[in-house]
Amino acid sequence: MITYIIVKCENHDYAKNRRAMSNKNNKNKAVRLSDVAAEANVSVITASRAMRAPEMVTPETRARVAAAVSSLGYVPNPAAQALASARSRIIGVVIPSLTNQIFGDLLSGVMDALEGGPYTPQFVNTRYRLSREEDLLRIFATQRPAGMIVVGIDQTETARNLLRDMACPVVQVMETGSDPIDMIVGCDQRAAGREAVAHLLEQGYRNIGFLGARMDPRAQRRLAGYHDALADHGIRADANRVVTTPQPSSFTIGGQLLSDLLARAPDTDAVFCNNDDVALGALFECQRRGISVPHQMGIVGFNDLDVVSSSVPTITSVRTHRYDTGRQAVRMILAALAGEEISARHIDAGFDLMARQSTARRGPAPGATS
Amino acid sequence: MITYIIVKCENHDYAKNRRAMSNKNNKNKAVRLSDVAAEANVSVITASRAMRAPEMVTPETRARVAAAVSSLGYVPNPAAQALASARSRIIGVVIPSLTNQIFGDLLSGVMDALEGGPYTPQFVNTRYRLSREEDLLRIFATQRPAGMIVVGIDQTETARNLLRDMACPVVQVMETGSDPIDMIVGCDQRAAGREAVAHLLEQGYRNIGFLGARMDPRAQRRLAGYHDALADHGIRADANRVVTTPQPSSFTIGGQLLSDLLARAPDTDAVFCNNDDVALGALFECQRRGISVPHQMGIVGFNDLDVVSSSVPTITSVRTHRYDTGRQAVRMILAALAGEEISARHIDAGFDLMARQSTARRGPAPGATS
DNA sequence: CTGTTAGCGCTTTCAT
DNA sequence: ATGAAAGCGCTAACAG
Repeated sequence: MITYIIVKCENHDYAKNRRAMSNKNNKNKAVRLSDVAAEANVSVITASRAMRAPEMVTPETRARVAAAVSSLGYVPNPAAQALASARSRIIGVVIPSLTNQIFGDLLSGVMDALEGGPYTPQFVNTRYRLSREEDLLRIFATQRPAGMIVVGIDQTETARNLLRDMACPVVQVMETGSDPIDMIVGCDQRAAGREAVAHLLEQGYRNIGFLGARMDPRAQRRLAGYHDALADHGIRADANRVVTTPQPSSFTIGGQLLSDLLARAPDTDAVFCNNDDVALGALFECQRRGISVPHQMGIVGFNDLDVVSSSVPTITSVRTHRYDTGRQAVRMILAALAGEEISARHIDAGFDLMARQSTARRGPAPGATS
Repeated sequence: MITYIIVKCENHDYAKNRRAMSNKNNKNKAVRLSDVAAEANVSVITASRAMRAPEMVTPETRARVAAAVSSLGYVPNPAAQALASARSRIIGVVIPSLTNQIFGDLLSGVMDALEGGPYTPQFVNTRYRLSREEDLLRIFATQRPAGMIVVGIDQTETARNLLRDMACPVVQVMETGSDPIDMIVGCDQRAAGREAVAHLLEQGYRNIGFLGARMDPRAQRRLAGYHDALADHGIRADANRVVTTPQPSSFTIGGQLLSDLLARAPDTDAVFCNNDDVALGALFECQRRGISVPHQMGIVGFNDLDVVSSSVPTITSVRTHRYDTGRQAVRMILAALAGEEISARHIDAGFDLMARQSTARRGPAPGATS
């Protein structure tokens, strides 16, 4: 299917270019702190202090250094800084996947909050494997990161120790929990699942199923919330109505899961889906089968991606604040690095049930707008 | 909407922890190359060579060093390596956005291809701003990256010079072009747009519109391809049928764009959409208005996201190989760094028109599976 | 408030 | 094939 067409061939020698550049009148030689110091007529350490701790030098020297910095176009060498101080400016971010939109949202929040500051995020991908998470943390440890952000609370004991040994602020994100490594921001996945299913019960649905792909720890907690809600209403859970797969979630898999569910329990009248991908896939499957949503089948998704508020019908979902969680995690780390008193080490970012047409069995359907 | 609940308050002193650790019997002190050398009874430089250039030392010393490395658990310090060699192990990746799924796919390919090797990707986000791209490249320059991957071919001249001055392999991705900075892998966006619209013409549609959100350079080229195809068939383009917005693309905006188009040109019988988000949004809008797809309206998307092959009807789209492009870009960089002869500096990753139900006006509709 | 002196852990260069 | 010496550019620790 993929075709590679060779259009042009010619080889470069990067090392040669580099050499050529260095020889050419030092033209491309990096400006060092000592150059700035010479220009400003101060010692190297004074120049350094003028930038890192302005209040420790006189305003006059500060200005001279600033002038030298901008006239020479000085930019510090991060490798030298890291080596000398045994601390890098890197904020490590450990996520389980990049192909899921929700992690993109989280990363956007992290990036935006870090923008303009001296710290740089570095993302790694565990692919949902705990052993890989440990390996990645060991690599991060050698970098002496300024801070760490990790998804979830299900790290192995080894991973927790690695994080603690980094002796830097650590924020766990996307969940809440009573025993965080250091700080935590996210939402209570189980409570959110419970509320989603409670909503279906309020709407009069009774034979409620659960569709789950991937079934990572957060999906497991949402499933626990599903059982909580049924128990709250004195409904006995039917194992046939819980259909899961270890495969990654996708729109396509949502349709398959619904088919499986209907084969096992044809009288199912509503489904709580692991996430919006699955929910939309389930909606499409209903359309294919001529099952009317919300009348014959109620559907609730999770995450409130943009797509569920524009589909026909719009899909009820639980909004989670992923972008904001990313920003908040960074703010917590920056505050800790600045030595500020951290008032909130454990933040519940909350969630919001967005009731829409896909569950509006009784009463007038909410409008198409979220 | 968002609630922050303070659950627990207590402050840590990371610096104190760090100090405590260092004092405790050197327990947590990093293993250095000199420790390995001492253990293996060789000089520091020999130990270094045993790892970086095994063929330069006797197999016997190589084995001794290897034993020392694993018994001590040595991991090199990247900051020291970067400082001494004036080269980091960082591969810089400059993308315009993280909230668009297609860049997530690209990053996945990059990450996967880099996995296990000594190089680390570092992602930055320009938010589609050329000035920000320049700033980010200046920051990368101080890191002496091992390689660079940048999206697109529309860098400013300043940005191109910054990239050249890094004297490292540079790969432009997602497009083709005759004047790349160094290497390039991607597809011909204009040709892809042309083929998409040619397909609509073949299916008998004549009043074909274009819906575009964001309108970044790649979207502009796809629009050029739209005009190409119309010209090929001797159809005069109608400016009223080209509806675009600078807003970011989303499912919701797709519906709005279609509404705008129908207000301006009610006799439109098909749309080529900038991307699949817009296409699906347009499909939903058709469903809301009772417009039958593909009979009254043909729809073609772009990128072939998972969702368009499971929707009802399934949506015709142009598959682009984003994950593979990311892998390929990394392979090109690694080959260049290894000093290999690069046979293909310009790779066309191609595209595939995936004809589906949303354009099956004549003949039997293709099945729901892609 | 400012300066001096030592490194950080590795690679480079030049010897042997 | 191996080694000794000299930094890379910055910051920490201590003096003044």
